[in-house]
Amino acid sequence: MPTLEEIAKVSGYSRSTVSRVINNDSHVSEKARSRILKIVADLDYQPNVAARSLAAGRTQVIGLVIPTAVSILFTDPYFPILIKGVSSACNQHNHSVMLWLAEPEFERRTVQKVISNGLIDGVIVSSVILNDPIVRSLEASSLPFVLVGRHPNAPDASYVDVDNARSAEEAVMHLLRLGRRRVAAITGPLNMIAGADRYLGYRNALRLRGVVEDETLVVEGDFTEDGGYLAMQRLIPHHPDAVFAASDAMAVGALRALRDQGIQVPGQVALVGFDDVPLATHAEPPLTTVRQPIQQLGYIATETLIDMVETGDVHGRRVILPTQLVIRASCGTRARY
Amino acid sequence: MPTLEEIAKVSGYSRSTVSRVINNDSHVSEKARSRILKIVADLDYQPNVAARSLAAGRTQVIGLVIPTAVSILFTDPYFPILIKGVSSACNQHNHSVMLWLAEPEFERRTVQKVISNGLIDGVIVSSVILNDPIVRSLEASSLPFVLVGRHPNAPDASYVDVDNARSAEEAVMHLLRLGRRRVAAITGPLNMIAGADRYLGYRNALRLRGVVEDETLVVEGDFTEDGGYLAMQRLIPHHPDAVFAASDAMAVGALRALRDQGIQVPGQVALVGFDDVPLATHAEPPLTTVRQPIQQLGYIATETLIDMVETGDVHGRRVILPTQLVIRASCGTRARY
DNA sequence: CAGGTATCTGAGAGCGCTCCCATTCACATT
DNA sequence: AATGTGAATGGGAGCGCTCTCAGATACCTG
Repeated sequence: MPTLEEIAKVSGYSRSTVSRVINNDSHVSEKARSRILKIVADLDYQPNVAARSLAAGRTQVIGLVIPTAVSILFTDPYFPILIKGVSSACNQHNHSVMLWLAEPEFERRTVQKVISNGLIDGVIVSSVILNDPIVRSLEASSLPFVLVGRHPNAPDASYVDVDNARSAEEAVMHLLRLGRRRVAAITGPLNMIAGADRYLGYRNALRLRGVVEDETLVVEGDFTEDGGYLAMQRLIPHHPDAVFAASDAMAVGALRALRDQGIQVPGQVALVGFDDVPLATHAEPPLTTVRQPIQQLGYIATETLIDMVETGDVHGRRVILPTQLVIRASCGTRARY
Repeated sequence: MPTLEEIAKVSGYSRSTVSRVINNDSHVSEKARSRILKIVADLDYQPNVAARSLAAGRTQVIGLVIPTAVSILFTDPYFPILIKGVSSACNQHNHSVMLWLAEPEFERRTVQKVISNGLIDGVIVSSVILNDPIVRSLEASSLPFVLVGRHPNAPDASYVDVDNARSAEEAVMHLLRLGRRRVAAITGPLNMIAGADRYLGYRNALRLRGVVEDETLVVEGDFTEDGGYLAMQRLIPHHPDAVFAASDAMAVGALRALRDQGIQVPGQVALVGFDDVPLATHAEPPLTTVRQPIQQLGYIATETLIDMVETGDVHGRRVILPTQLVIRASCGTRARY
């Protein structure tokens, strides 16, 4: 593995000049640049990231943290897709990703490591729990970071998100417009902002249509399929005629619970999910759901972070991406009873 | 962020002694060790990985590469689970993971970067295509690596795998023993060793039972659900009474195709998958499948790699983990026509 | 053609750590 | 008391790079 020094020796230029070429500094003659670039290509030279990191304080590496409780959900297709978005942006911008799935027993150490190992230029944190200490630690550190999903307790933090409340409201509104009266909700964990916001949207829709909220029609889920199944089992005795599930995984679980009870979807109960992961298309019946651009969320979070690092401009940035209600069979067209 | 130097100053010991404590070197007095450890804890000191890397040539970081064609399958639950295993082993051993999803257009650069950025101690490569140049590049480099899934063209490489051929054979054997005669196969990509081996197992089972292979009953899939759907559509005209799908995702796709045609499972067609991802349990009917310990595969690959790095003993190691045929409803009990 | 200016280049320090080697010290041995 | 031994410690070099600063060269201007 050649070093800068060797490239310098072979090219006849100094280490400094070679370094300038590598880093695309403009103060280099065309002659030197092309000569050095050729040698770099010939010898397959790759700068040593560790050395660069030490000397310059930048590494072209970003961290992606998926905290504690959430890593349990890792079989939810949401995360692979998010990761893909992050990775894709990194490839595009010639960066690399370090991935941390924080397991509870290593959490404190993980956070410390992420922040102060000197290896990463910044970090993306996804799906934090509302009172998760990681955000405070991050704020206290000087490491640039971007959240995927807003965080009300961190008003200055940068984030990329969708308008969860508005999207949920729209979905529930759709059920109400179709004539459903007893619309239940299987919420996400209410200590996650996405869970809380989607629940808020559900309530807003009811209020807008003058429907009084019935507490027996709201069950907190955990975003997983099994959680959706259990939640639906608890809802069935209260005879909802529609269900808004705050994730597709939970909607599919609910679907299973309904089928097990011989309840027809959408005939007796209309169902709407959230996310539009591939699962939703393949469900039987296909799921009406709110499409959120998960991969793009990851991509844009990454680009935002890289820009923050490069410009040094770390002020809070917010990006809200649009969602779309995708209407398939599971919500039916008109109530039938 | 405190440095070694600062810990040294505060503790009254030298940089060297502090370094020894940090690295668990035995030549340190108990007094020095405890005193220094206390200060380290108080100041929340974390060694700078970049500096350590430069000085020692080790980083406690490993790479995880999911190559080209495969990253398309990233919604397959296989990869998240594998990643979780890798990440978990890393947490346990105080390492970190760098993740590369090689996208076609960045492939060459990615491989170069992985090998020579000096940032990682070793790399785990999953699901390589048979003629993928990455393995040759890795062999030519001095970077320790472990494959998840054996690679016949790299006889000296270390790998962790299951016995795909034997497991597939067992699954198909089960179908034959239940009296099925026209057992079809939806294979994985045959340029991936797992795809080829499982197909081999299918053929072995037929041969052992004296069944002549019928080419019209074999369709190559791509491990995805949609691929399984399409493959099944092509098989239906040839009237199989059983199907061995080389992945659960494909099995679920096949199930959907069968349902769309009104064909009963397992009544008319018995179905067996491979992997035992959560999907399999939730399918309707639940899928009989070969359970492979995906998370453990990742975990053990990681431990193997870390051991190779630490001991410097890079000779080829092979670990074969056991599988288990999990019998659920989709294979039926006796053929009914 | 002297002086100024812009452009390109090289030398040197130093990022935070590890590792080799030399030194010190306590203790056992003669 | 002199010597040997081993363990504990400190000093210094250097890993490969970037960045500041100063020097060299070329070019312009009056």
